[in-house]
Amino acid sequence: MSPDPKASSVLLLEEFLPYRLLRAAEEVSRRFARHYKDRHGMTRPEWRTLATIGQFERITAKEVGQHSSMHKTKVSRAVRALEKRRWLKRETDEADRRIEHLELTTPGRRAYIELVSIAEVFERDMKSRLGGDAWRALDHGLGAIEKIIQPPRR
Amino acid sequence: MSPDPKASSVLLLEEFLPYRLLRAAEEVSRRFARHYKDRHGMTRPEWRTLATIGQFERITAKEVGQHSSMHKTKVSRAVRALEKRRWLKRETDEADRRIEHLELTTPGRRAYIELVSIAEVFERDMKSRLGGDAWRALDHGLGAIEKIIQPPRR
DNA sequence: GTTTATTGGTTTCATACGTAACCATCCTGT
DNA sequence: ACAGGATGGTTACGTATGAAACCAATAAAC
Repeated sequence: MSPDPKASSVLLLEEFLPYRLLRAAEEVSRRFARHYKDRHGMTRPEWRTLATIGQFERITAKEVGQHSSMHKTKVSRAVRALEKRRWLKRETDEADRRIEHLELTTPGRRAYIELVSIAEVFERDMKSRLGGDAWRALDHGLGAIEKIIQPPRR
Repeated sequence: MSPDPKASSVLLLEEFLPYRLLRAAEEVSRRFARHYKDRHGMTRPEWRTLATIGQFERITAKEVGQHSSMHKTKVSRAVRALEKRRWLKRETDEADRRIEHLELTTPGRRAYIELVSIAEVFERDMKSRLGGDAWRALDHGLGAIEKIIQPPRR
């Protein structure tokens, strides 16, 4: 048998896309995390949950998980943490008492608005550092990945 | 004071780039992980370590960490795990006895080669699903991020 | 109308993680 | 030559994680 021309014997990790993607994502995430962690000591699951409830006004824990790609235990813990801060309230559904509807309280909404503006500043800054060209490329590439993996829930 | 036109009161999480990036990266990583996890029960730090040593032939733990963006405790644990499998051997540097040089053993190299081919298949498949256009866009976008964050170590 | 299965959400448990403390060795200044 | 850093690597410890078991409540099957 002759050697398979497609089989090379080295892999350059720094050029391997799954590695590059995760490394870039984690670093960007880490930088963004500094902002909300500094502000309120929030964790990522907490801020995702806050962002999702803020976006939908009234939503269940399960839907939060679907929308923000989080495991239900993460959501459960984040909801409890936000509740302890009195940033959200739960309301058991009358018709189906397994379901809890989540809503932000007034201080919760205030925190959410602050968070939104932090996120906007961060994103704007990131965009300007990357340049519109790279930004659009990234948007395009990520869109293609999202089409392949299960699409984001609305 | 009139309202700040730049301040909107909602954020669409599914369009927020740090979120999209991390979600895409974690999903791609998770899928790739299935391959090497199925094969040898390897963890991500272990496979990154294996990939890095394989790429450099002979390298120290610190350099592995720099090259593969891993915390030194992760590297330390991964090295121990690979050593237990007898996939790598350590050699204390004669001149500076704090330093350990890491090399793959014969079975380690065999596993590495297998890993490389798994990675190549995965990447090729991913590329074909995304399409060359999106693939190049992603490459471009990630390159720009890498230029901003501390550049990958060689 | 009782089983039986499913579902929303919580808890348990074993594992993975990073910070910080640590150990041994080497380097620096004096 | 020796005190005071650094440095490569490991360990200890508190926290975060997801799989699986679990608990109520509802829905389906019969």
